[in-house]
Amino acid sequence: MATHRHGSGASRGVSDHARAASPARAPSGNGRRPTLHDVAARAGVSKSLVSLALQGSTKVAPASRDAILAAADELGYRPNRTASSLVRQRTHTIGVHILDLHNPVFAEILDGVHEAVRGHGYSTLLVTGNADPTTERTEITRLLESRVEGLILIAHRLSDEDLAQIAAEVPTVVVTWQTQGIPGLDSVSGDDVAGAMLAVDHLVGLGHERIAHVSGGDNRIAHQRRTGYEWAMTRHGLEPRVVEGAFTESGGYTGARAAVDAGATALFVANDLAAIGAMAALRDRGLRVPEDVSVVGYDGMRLLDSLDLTTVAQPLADMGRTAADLLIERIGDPNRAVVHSQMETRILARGSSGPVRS
Amino acid sequence: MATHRHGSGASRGVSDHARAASPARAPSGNGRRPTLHDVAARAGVSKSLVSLALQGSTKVAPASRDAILAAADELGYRPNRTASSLVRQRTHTIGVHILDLHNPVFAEILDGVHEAVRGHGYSTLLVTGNADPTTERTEITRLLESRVEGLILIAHRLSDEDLAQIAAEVPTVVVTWQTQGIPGLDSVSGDDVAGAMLAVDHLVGLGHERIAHVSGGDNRIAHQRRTGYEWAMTRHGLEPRVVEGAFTESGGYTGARAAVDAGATALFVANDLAAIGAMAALRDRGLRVPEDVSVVGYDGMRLLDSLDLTTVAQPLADMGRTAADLLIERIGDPNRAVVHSQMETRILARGSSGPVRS
DNA sequence: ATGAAAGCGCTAACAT
DNA sequence: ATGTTAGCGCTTTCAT
Repeated sequence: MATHRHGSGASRGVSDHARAASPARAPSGNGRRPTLHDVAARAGVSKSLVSLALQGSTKVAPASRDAILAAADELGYRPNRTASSLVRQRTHTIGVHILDLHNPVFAEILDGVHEAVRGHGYSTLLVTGNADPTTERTEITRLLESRVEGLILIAHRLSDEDLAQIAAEVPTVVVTWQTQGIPGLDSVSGDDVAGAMLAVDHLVGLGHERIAHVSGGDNRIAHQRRTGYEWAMTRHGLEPRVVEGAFTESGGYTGARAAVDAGATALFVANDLAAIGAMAALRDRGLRVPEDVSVVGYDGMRLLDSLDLTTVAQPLADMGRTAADLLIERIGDPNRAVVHSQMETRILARGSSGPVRS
Repeated sequence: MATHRHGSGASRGVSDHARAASPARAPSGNGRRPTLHDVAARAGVSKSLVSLALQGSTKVAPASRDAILAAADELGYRPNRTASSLVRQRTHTIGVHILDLHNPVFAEILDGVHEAVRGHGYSTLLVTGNADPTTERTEITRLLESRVEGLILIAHRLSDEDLAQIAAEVPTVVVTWQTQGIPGLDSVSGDDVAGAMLAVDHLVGLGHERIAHVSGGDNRIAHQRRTGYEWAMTRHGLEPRVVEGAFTESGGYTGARAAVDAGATALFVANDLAAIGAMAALRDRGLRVPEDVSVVGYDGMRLLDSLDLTTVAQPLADMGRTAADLLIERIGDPNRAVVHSQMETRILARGSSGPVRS
């Protein structure tokens, strides 16, 4: 597995473009941004009328409306959201926390979230904790202080206690795993235990017996996928072989190496990203896929289409959409019963899994 | 190239957990969130003292401080950022627009941005236009209305005019490409022309002559990479062969297929994502890499380590860090000269490129 | 159709 | 060390 470093040598070309003194439609030289007051003064009307006009009210005379719009335009007026949220007591914004921007899976879930959220007239504030619990708490706190009207957590590392506190404070839905027993907290997830069993069934169907599992580390999802694997193996009368890995390429790489060195003919890897790492490990060991070793991933991210990797697929965008819908529902009715939506999971057989070699 | 659809059938399990009436430390039943006023009342002091205490001022008597902190805690007080930004006239927030969350390249740039921005005591507001110009404008407008103190555009689809207007309004830096001649607008980019030439030189060095370029479509970056390719080919006395593609896997897939059908022995693909698609096309055509066809990508995203793809690498996180540093600098001094920082670009030779077959 | 006035939750002089 | 006061920029009654 090649790695590389960049020197940070860079040319810094300084051009002679200083900032223009007063570009078209920019705030007048004084530095302060124009406010409603300024627009009103320039249009020769009152603040309230400007406010009405800008909201497109019909009870504003066409003449004043035009004057106001012109004045606003000339001044480069930009409404101040912080001020208006303050007085309206609404932000029309929902906060989204994403565990890890590097995993394309989350981007696909986010697509669904965005679509639904925008459809309901809300906008989103997106933050990430970079998989670091402290940063995560800080960022979510910031969302709360910004008075988002709801929260979608696309995976997280919060304790149940933190989660309960947050859910008590603002409508919240967790995507990716189910957190039972927390009041008011909805969730959208796949069935990870069942999904893992699908993977094993698929490999057993191809004649494999020495099926190893490269785990996803020490977290709830990883545990569930591991449990499903163990159950399925046992049910087929096979001996589970788990090697420790992680939800990352390097986790898959090391795990896969250990697994094949121990004689596995098939790998069920905890997620797609790790499966890509596993493929790299096999390549570096001189093993062919699927002739020598079969590989199955988990998640169903679109990138895998190109990589021809068999995987346990979840309807990612649908999960995001559902989460957003549930959230909007709960914002409308904070007391409605908790919903745990479980999405359909299926095996997507592709080129990385094949019959066991004889 | 396999594709799939999910049914959106899902079980919706409704549990009986209604939202608890009044969880620990939650706002008192009335629904309104507690304010400074409430905390003050409960602690038996004035609003201002609470404000001071919460900011950790030293001029608050320890006794009152404790009482205030206790009251705030009991009430589940959460400061209201919109209110405080309004009066302070500062948000300590910088807005980041990202072109496409699905391309891991942007996540890597973002890592650098986050690191530097947090190091300077700012936080970020992240939005994406999903590569749609209209959504992009809407989202950036929202950032401006939220009064971010600066803007980082990690690729965008804005016109020069829009860009100029935005840059005149708030300190802005563009990452990924250079936009010359816009007052006050800094940029951080690689040298895409030179980078493309590196790719060609590399392939020529391996003996290739029928080197095709799978383009990235109709945008500035794609044009530059294409130009670099054409220059280099001409310089080597070779005939440029460009097939149209896009900065996506499917763009790479179709482009690569056309290119090899036309007899190319090597492909220089416009970016890494497209290169992954190109690899899929070759696989589907029964061609081996690099024995039959060599492939070179562009960007240097980490995922390529695992995929063993040769690429023209840019120091992505460094670019993000630099952008953030430049932005903070300009926030401090809006009139300092414009900077175009150009980062070092290098070829990373890996397993997807090899000697031409004889 | 338009304006005056009150106030959203907070901070920052300015008193005391 | 603590309280009083005056806004920040906006929306929204309520008059006119």
